Parts: sequence; structure tokens; C-alpha cells
Amino acid sequence: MLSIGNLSKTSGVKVPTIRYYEKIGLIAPADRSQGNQRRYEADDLKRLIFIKHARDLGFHLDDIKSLLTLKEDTSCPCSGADEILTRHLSDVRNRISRLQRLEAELERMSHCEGECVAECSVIESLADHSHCLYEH
Amino acid sequence: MLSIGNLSKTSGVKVPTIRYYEKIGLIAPADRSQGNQRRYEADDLKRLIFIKHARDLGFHLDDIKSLLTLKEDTSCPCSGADEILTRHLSDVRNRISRLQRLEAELERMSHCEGECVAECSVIESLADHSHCLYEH
DNA sequence: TATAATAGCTCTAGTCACTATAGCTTCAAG
DNA sequence: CTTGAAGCTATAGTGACTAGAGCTATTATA
Ligand SMILES: [Zn+2]
Ligand SMILES: [Zn+2]
Ligand SMILES: [Zn+2]
Ligand SMILES: [Zn+2]
Repeated sequence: MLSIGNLSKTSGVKVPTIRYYEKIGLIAPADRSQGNQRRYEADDLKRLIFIKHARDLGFHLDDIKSLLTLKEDTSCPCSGADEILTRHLSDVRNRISRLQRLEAELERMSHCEGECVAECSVIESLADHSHCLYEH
Repeated sequence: MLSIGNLSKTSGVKVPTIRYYEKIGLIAPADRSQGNQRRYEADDLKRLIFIKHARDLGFHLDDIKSLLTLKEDTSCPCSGADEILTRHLSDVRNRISRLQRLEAELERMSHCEGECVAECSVIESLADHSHCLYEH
């Protein structure tokens, strides 16, 4: 049996975050010691590591909840899981291209030759979108 | 004089957002009509357009606040503005590379040949980071 | 001028995924 | 047996809005 601190160290998930996950129902209410402290076993650790990994990969908590539900029933078709991943992947790709347009824009703005604010190309570019390369 | 609705249409910033910006002190409290409705003039519109553009470019509100303060005093050296932009640009670049590593990881996971959850490569990959290409 | 539709007002609470704090209790090592 | 670390609950804060309730002002038409 693990204390919440040990579960935290082993999983890499912070203690308040574990309690938060319990509160929102992402993990089941933990067993308690006689003094009312949370106690965990191997299965809880596995579930938490799954959650941590999916979070590190950028999945939303409600998608993670769905994935965990799917995972329970090993006879289920996995198309649901594949669909969540595909959606997330295209979301990540959208964010990348949006950020790349941003990068180009900021890069363009960053070559300021001025000395004072009146002639600063950064301020000027921010004030006037018509100098921009893209829509944002 | 513009009503808040017209200011909103002209600037592209939603009405509740304008009120929110006033509340947090990003824009000055507006003049009021006899019936206590907000009234704006050209300068307010310019400031709001600046804010909108900077937000579209991903700047944080407190950086925008600093940029606006700098912008007021046209005789100031602009190194402060340039520094804010440089910091933001490197932040954007970090996010891009993080997301690109994520994309590669998710792409790798997405080729599931299985039928049911028991043999789903998505679920399997999420459960076990050791298959991953990168740290996250 | 009366009325009705639209727009505006304030205030509160909700979003997401945590994080921080305060004030208390339990546990484990020495 | 004492002490300090770790755990407990509950509440509030983060950023940048967004939604809703319940009210009032403005404006266009009849
Ligand atoms: Zn400059
Ligand atoms: Zn622009
Ligand atoms: Zn699959
Ligand atoms: Zn991984």
C-alpha cells in the first residue's frame, strides 16, 4: 500500500493533483488508513501513470476519462480510442500551423532599427495589422 | 461617440471582453451617457485595436499593458518593447517544437491495426511511455 | 407620442487543469 | 515521547474570457 506522497513520487503526479483527480471522479475515491489517510495499490498507480502519460501528450481530461472507460472493457472495438487520438492529432497540427504563422509574423516584427518608441517597428507593427503577412 | 456595441463591431473585440478589459484596468473607465451607458471616442478605438492585434499575436495581457505604457511615452527607448517581443517569440518557438514532438508521437501511435481494445496500439502506447520516441 | 425591439447595465458564476494557502491531524524516526 | 514531515479539508486564485439573470436605456417604427 502506497501513501499519496509515494504514489506522487512514483507516478510523477503532484499530490494536490491526485486529490483533484479524485474530486472530479477521474480516479476512484481511495481507500483510507485508520487515521483517514489515502492508501493506494498497484492498480491505482497504473491508472495514474496512464493519465499522466496522456496528459503529457496533451489529451484533455474528459478524453482521458473516455479512454479509461474504453480501456476497462477489453472486448470493445477500439475505434472510439482511435477517433479520440485522430481528433487530438489534428488539433495539435492546427495549433502548430497557427503558431508557425505567428512565428513568421513576430520574426518579421523583431528587426527594430529604431532607438525610441516613436520609431520602433515593434510598436508600429502591433498598432497596424496591414503590415502583417497573414490573418490571425 | 461610439456605443460599446459599435466599438465592439469596429474593433472586433466582444462587448463583454471590453467591459472585462475596463475592469482589469487595461483600458480606462469609459465616459458615460446620461443613462449611464459607455461612450467611446477615436482614441479608445485605437487603443482597443492595438490590444486586439497583440492578443491575436498571442501576447499576454500584462505584456500588452506594458507595451501600451511604453507606447505612451514616445521619447522612451524602445528596448523594453523589443525585449517583450523577443521573449514572446522564443516562447512561441518553444511551443512549436514541443508540439512537433507531440505530433510525431501521436502520428506513430495512430496506426492501429487492432480490432478490439485488447489489441489497440493507441491504448497500449498511452499505457507505456517506453515505446515513445521522445520525453515529454 | 406610445410601444416594442434592441442594446446596454451590474453582478455572479462557470470554464480548464491545476496551484496555493490556512488551519488542522496523523504518521514515522530517533 | 517528542518532533518534524506528511496528510487532511476547504476555500480561493490563476488567465482570459464567457454565460446568465434581472434590470434599464435607447431607438425605430406605428
Ligand atoms: Zn524598437
Ligand atoms: Zn496582424
Ligand atoms: Zn485501436
Ligand atoms: Zn511517452
